[in-house]
Amino acid sequence: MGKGEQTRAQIIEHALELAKIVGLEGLSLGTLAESANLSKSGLFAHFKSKEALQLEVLETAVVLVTNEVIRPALAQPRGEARLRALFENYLRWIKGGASSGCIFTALSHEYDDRPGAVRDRLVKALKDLHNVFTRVAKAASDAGYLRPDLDAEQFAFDFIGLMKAYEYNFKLLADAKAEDKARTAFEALIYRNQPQNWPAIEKA
Amino acid sequence: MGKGEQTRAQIIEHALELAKIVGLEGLSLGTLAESANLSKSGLFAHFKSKEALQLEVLETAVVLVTNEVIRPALAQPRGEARLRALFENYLRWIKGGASSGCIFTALSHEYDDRPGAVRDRLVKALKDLHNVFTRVAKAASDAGYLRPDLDAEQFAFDFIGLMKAYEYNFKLLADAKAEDKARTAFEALIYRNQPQNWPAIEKA
Amino acid sequence: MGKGEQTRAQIIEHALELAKIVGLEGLSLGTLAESANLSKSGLFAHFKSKEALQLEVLETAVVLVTNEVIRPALAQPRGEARLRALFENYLRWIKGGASSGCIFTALSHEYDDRPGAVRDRLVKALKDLHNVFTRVAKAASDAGYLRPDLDAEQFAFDFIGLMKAYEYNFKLLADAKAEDKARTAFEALIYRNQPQNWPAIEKA
Amino acid sequence: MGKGEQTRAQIIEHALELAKIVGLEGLSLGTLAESANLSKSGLFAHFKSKEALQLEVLETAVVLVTNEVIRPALAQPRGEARLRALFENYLRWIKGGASSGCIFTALSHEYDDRPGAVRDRLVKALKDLHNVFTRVAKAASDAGYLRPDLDAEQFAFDFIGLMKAYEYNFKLLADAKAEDKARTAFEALIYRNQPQNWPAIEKA
DNA sequence: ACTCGCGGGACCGCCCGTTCAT
DNA sequence: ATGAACGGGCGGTCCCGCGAGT
Repeated sequence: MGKGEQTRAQIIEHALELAKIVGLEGLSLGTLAESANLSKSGLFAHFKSKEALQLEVLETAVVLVTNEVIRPALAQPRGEARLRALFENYLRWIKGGASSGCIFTALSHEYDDRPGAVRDRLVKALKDLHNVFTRVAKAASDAGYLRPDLDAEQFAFDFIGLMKAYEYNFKLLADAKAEDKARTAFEALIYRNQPQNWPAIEKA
Repeated sequence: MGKGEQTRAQIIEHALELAKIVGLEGLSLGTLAESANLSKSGLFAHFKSKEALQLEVLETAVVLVTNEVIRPALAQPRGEARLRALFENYLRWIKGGASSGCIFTALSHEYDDRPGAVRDRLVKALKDLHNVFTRVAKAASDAGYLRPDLDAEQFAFDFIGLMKAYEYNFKLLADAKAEDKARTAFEALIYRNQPQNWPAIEKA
Repeated sequence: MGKGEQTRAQIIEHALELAKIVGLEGLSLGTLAESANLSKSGLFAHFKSKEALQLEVLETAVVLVTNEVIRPALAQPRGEARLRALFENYLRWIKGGASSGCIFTALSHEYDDRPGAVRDRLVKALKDLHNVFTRVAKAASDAGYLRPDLDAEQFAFDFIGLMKAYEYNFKLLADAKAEDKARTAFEALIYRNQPQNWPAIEKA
Repeated sequence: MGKGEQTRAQIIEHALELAKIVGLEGLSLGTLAESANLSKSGLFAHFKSKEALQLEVLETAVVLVTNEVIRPALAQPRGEARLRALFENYLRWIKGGASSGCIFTALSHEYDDRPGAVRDRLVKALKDLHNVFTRVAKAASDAGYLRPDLDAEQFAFDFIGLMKAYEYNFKLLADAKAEDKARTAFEALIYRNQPQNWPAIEKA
């Protein structure tokens, strides 16, 4: 790896951490240059435009979440184990990093009404993630590990919801029991953890 | 209502719509003035600072969500009806407005790492909302309308999660079935809508 | 005196004090309105323009210095007594007021390179003052009370110089002995206070 | 000298001339940029803040007065020659420049009621000047060249007063004889120029 | 007659992303 | 990879007027 690529990588790393706080739009080249100990123009020379930088940051985030969340989960045997790994890895991902939080969540709201290349790339990344969730859930469902009323699509919906609720309760409301609640919610999506004392359900 | 208060209200209304798109931080007095057909200084004269404007916008959002979501729900008889009303109103709230989306969701991520008066006010508002959810859920739970494994706190967690998942799938992923999934997820939180053919659950 | 004239007078009074600090150019209608407990437009209505206000403030200052410095001095018998009174009154004038300092000194430097109506009025006022000094000095000189090498014009020059030096040393350099030095300088302008041991001066 | 330092110096030069007219506070970056044929942002990039610019202008003024007034005077033999050089150089300094006047005088009144870093630096500079005057006067006094009733401190007071009176009469009152009067006043501070026909002074 | 509410246009100091020559 | 410069925009304040209220 040449010197150039190295500084490039460092810049993006800094940018990624900053973006979790101020967003990808809120990034300022001046601030970023300072935090990376470069001149503004020196930094800028690495990218053709700010948008290009934003896209690279996004790309890096995709690589990261793949390496830290998706891949190790896929390394688990399909079915429950893989699903649980996905959940645990994602939880860790949200808590982790210099500043906690999932960038994709942050960007989701920053770009949900802001058309452009960044949004397009983001949507693609999120759909890919969604597909991963769905596929993993499908396998689990086929093996009978999902709550029977849930198809894979619905599971993905619920799963994302609980992750979002977790991040929200954890970061903004500072709820100490956020993780417990997330775990409880997750378990409720899995078959065999249904409360055993649910009453029989009579016909309508 | 004097002329001043009227323009003020219009300004805030515009600001609220704009904030849903660019955030409260991304609001620019110039842009806002243009959208409200006022000069920048004419607009600014109504507020002592940008932060004051932001706080007023937030305050207005609280009033709005109270009037359009909370109050009409509380007008329903406690228990299932009230819970369903809360859900339906909130769904409508998210879809509605000039530009769809829930401002509180947008602001949540804008301010989750940005200390200050705006965040403080926002957190208070969101905790109030959370409390409403919890209390309404408690009443429903006492009346036996909640899924038995859910206490009120957990319900509030799941409920917020599904609303977030809905907004996310609807706005960003443009999933046409987002509302269906939200409904399905909601019904799964209610007791009597459990699928009737769930297998009996044996002891561990 | 009507209500209007009264508030007018109060405004100018406030303006005068403010001008000693920030100058006549540095006066802001907003700040002034605040300090006078009026709305900005309410205040502004009393004057056709900012310049008109400045001129009125200047006019008021002339009246004040006349009443507090000139007139009581002229009430003294001509000659030394009147000269000393001028000196003492002027000294008091410089020290006095809510914020110390002579407005004319402040304005002198604010307008010495700023043509316009204010400067013109200021120059007239200062020339009037100068004339008063000269005339009083002339009478003292005729009566033999001035240092013999000083004609009235030169006295006025020296007198103004010592007053300026006093204000400078007093306010900016915070020299505790400024007043003593001013007194010493003044006495040196008067005949009979010449040091008695000056050597005889031989012809060139 | 790099290109940057060169433009920097030009900027400050322009700023210095402008400040003599409108003060250091009255400097506007826009106006200054125009006068220096730079864009506002291009100019601003050379300084971190307006206050930093003001301080640099002040610093430059100190260097200038040192080079043009103080140093050439100190190059003269101590005693009368040095004193006279100080006087003549200072006189020239006041008359000189694109727009006549001593910046320190202008700033004295601008900042005599305006606390802050600029004032602090100004006071230091003026005290340094004062000390130079005093020391030079002390040497002259020791050699018997001062009027015998004047100690060095009092001389500095009188000297500053006459310079201020000169600038005032010259610039504001447009007195054609201002320089003559200044010279006369200066000579009166020197021993051997005392009028030779002063009467003997009797004991009190 | 006086005071104010409301609004405008220009400008402020400052920072943005970007370019270009070095 | 840098330093110099730029055009444009930021939040904010200026002085100033119109029209309505008392």
